[in-house]
Amino acid sequence: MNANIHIVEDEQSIVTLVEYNLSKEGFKVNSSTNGEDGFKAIKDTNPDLVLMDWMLPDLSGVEICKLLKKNEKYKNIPIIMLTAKGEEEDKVKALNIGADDYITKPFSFPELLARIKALLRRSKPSVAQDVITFDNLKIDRITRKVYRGNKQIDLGPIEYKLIDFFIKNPKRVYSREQLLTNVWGDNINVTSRTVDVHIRRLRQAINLEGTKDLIRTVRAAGYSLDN
Amino acid sequence: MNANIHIVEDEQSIVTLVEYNLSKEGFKVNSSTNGEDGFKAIKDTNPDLVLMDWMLPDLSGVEICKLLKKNEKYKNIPIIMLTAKGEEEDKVKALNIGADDYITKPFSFPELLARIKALLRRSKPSVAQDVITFDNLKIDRITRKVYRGNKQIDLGPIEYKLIDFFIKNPKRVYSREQLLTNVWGDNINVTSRTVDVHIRRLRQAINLEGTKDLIRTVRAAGYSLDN
DNA sequence: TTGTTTTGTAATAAAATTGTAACAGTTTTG
DNA sequence: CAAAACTGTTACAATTTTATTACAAAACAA
Repeated sequence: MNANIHIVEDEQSIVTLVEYNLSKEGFKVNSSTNGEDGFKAIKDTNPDLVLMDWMLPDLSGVEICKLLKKNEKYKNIPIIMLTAKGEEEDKVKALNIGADDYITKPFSFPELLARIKALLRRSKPSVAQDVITFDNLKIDRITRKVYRGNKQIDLGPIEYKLIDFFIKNPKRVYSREQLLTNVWGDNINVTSRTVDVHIRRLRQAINLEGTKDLIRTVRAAGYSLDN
Repeated sequence: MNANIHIVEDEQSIVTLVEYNLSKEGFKVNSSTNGEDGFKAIKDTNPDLVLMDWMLPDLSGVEICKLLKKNEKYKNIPIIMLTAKGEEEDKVKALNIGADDYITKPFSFPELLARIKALLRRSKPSVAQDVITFDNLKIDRITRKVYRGNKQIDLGPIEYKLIDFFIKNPKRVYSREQLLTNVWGDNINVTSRTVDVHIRRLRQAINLEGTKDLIRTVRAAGYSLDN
């Protein structure tokens, strides 16, 4: 997942929260805190998806949405409207003016993420791939199968999560602690040495006879997916 | 991101929270719980950014801020003031006494992080950048790889930290003691001659056949990254 | 429940890194 | 110039970090 997402929202707390979490998911995020700037920025940066507040200090989200959808060049950018009101009527209105989806505040981040992914899969399959490859390693997130070359590989749950996490940011080095929080989950009670063992298991699984090791050990730092 | 951040804050809960999260982000964090110590520590360690409480038991954050901003040597350290009051008036006051940003408690960590990153990007690009170059030497902090020209170079952990530290302030000369505290860490028990050996190793690694020596020895003073 | 898979840990082996000492070389100083 | 001060280089032992293995506990599926 490496799409560019633009947020137009005047509540700073929401912006930072969403920005932080989306970045962690591998998205490139930019934001504007008012309609004027937002509209300009969207035209400038041509993001893959826009997240926009319904109400904005100046130029409202509704207006921007209409403007964008009217323009041949920008009409294909998917737009998710954020709103405080949860009324069905607004939903209809939002979709009528061309918004592609609609989410009411407060929302949970996983829910937002799911909607973003769904939209991207529809509009930009290339950035929301269900099948990701790195070198000759292939991960199919739909069937949950992993291939090296064209040989299918069996992975345990943790190994799968590991490789799926690594492949989101190939070549990036992650510390054992980062891997623990991102793969095992927060406040889990596991030794950091455990990571070594699972790295070993992953290596054993994906590095077939005569292929190079795709996991790089960076001493005193951690591991990365690299070739 | 590998900036040094100093926190001056008397509420221990905030210190531990922020310290923990910033460390996880890759920052090096030190803290003081009163103004006296904080001021001294800042002058000693020369951090890349300071996070300071508005109110402190003894010497107030406001006072420290004024003192630092008055001093030519420290005036460029960006300061973020933390405060419980959320009044606009205080914001103006904070910025007037030279603080670079202002955040009200309680704050979310992502928000704090965003502000820290923004400030660092502005004031110290060399510590905020993920890929940084000096002459034809390139350090990629994400993949943790170092290149001379386009040849990748293998460095041990200390050599990597050394070059990463040098490149933050190119051409600046650091004494062996400074290098020890900044690269090895505080209260470590190592001879200062050890630095020589690691400098030697670093030189050997980055100065490829036919390239000039990027490490300058300054007699009776220390070493610097220079060309 | 029973059998299978997965998981975490501890123990040990292997590998890489580190610090030191000793000495050689170089520069400065008187 | 000679002595003193400082730096460069090397080899090696100690330490630290990572890899590997085996095994029991836990989770899961039949």
